[in-house]
Amino acid sequence: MADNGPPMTIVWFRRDLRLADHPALAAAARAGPVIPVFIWAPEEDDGWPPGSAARWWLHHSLRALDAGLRERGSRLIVRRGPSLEALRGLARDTGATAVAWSRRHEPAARRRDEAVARGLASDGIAVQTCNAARLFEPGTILTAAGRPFQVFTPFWNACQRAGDPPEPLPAPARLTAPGRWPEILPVEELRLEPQVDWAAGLRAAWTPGERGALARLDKFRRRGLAGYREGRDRPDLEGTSALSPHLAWGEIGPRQIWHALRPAAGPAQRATRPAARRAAAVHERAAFLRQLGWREFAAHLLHHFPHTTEAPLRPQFDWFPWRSDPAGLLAWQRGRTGYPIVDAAMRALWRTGWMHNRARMIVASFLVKDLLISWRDGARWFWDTLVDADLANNTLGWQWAAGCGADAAPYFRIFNPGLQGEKFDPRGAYVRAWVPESRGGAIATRDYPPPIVDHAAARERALAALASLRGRRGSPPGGSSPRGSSPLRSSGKRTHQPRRVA
DNA sequence: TGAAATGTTGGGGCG
DNA sequence: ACGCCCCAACATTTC
Repeated sequence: MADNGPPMTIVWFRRDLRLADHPALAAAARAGPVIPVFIWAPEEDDGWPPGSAARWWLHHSLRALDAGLRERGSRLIVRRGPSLEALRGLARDTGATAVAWSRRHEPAARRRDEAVARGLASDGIAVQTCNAARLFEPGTILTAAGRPFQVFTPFWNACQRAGDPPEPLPAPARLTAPGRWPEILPVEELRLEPQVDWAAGLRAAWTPGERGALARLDKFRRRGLAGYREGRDRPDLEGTSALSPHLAWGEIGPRQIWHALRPAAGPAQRATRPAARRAAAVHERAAFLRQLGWREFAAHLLHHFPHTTEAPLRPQFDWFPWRSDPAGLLAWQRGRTGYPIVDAAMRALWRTGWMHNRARMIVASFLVKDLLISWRDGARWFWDTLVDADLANNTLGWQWAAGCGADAAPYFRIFNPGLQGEKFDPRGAYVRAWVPESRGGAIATRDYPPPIVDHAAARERALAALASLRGRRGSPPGGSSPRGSSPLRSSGKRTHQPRRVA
């Protein structure tokens, strides 16, 4: 492979499906010809392969990435795993002498990437990896004592003391193609799209791809940011950026968002905007960036505590008396609990692949506290149905809601679905949009079920379950489920019904 | 990034 | 006029 031309680099795309702010791509493009590749290897995600909704998104995002590459004189090679074999084969076929990628931070992906890097190095292939997915490299933000933060606010303060993340890189204007393109698998052959077309609601709601991501950011800057602190808790309004699926697939990076929201603005704007409005804008921006902070926090926590995808961070919760209640779980999944705000949110998720953050807290509290069904069942359902499914965020969110994770709500903080609805959907517009048959109050109609549990009684039951944990520590009774090993993984079974028949 | 129960206070109705 | 009581409003505590 010692030829004299400029080095040809394989750029291995994974969850960084963009051309801008992509350090590995930028470096490869500067050096010489680029071979962009995506490798489908869901079995390497160790029990957390992309779910149904995520696969739909991925299909369209890969097509968008290919289109973007073609505009720059290149294209996307698609292959199947195992990843190391695919990369070796591609290097052999093309004469590429280097492979570059953006690091993934999930435990299984990290182990896989390290093995791939070792394998390639033993072939004499140069490997370069970059951080494109998070503002700060997971593992680098630590307390004065050198330990990981377990509470959000001090973590975020430490991030801000760490200084601005680097400015985002522009997309390469042009990519040099290899002399000859190797064999390319059509994206359709990965069969990422559902066989039975349930994705109409997803199509109506989303535009996967980098262009869609940038359009969404631009719209949010112009129309969403000003009222963010007010609107962010209102599922009945479009008060959030809805960038989460684009972030999950890396169609936009957090550094791009961070810098797009900096107060930089032109001198004209600075001169004309009254000081008070400017000060308000600073707070809106900080409130929004704080949400990016939670995303950082999640990745950093998963880095330090990789077992938390399967086990509670706070070990006394190994004893928590979760109920087995398949009928309750199904009612929750299908949006038929008899609590309108819960059902609205679950139906919105099913239909659009997305749920408002406030609604996520409400439905999570309901599953975990009113139904006493394990957060792991909730996490699995979200994993299959969310277009923005992200292992770190999902793990943090569910453990937070269950009270068994970092910076967790004390267990006794139990949401009252009725009050939450009054506060955050005050006109009932969200409920009407998704549960038209519920007719306001808690009165069951012919088509709408009565509440599957009485909230007041369920609350007492949950508090009693909490009381049973007092003074506990260590591993669960019976010792059948050692921390860090996953029954799901070993049996290959899922804890819930598959989303739809394929 | 709760909610409910319990405690405190102060204004006003009324004997 | 005065004090008692009621209770809304707010604060604190508890789960």
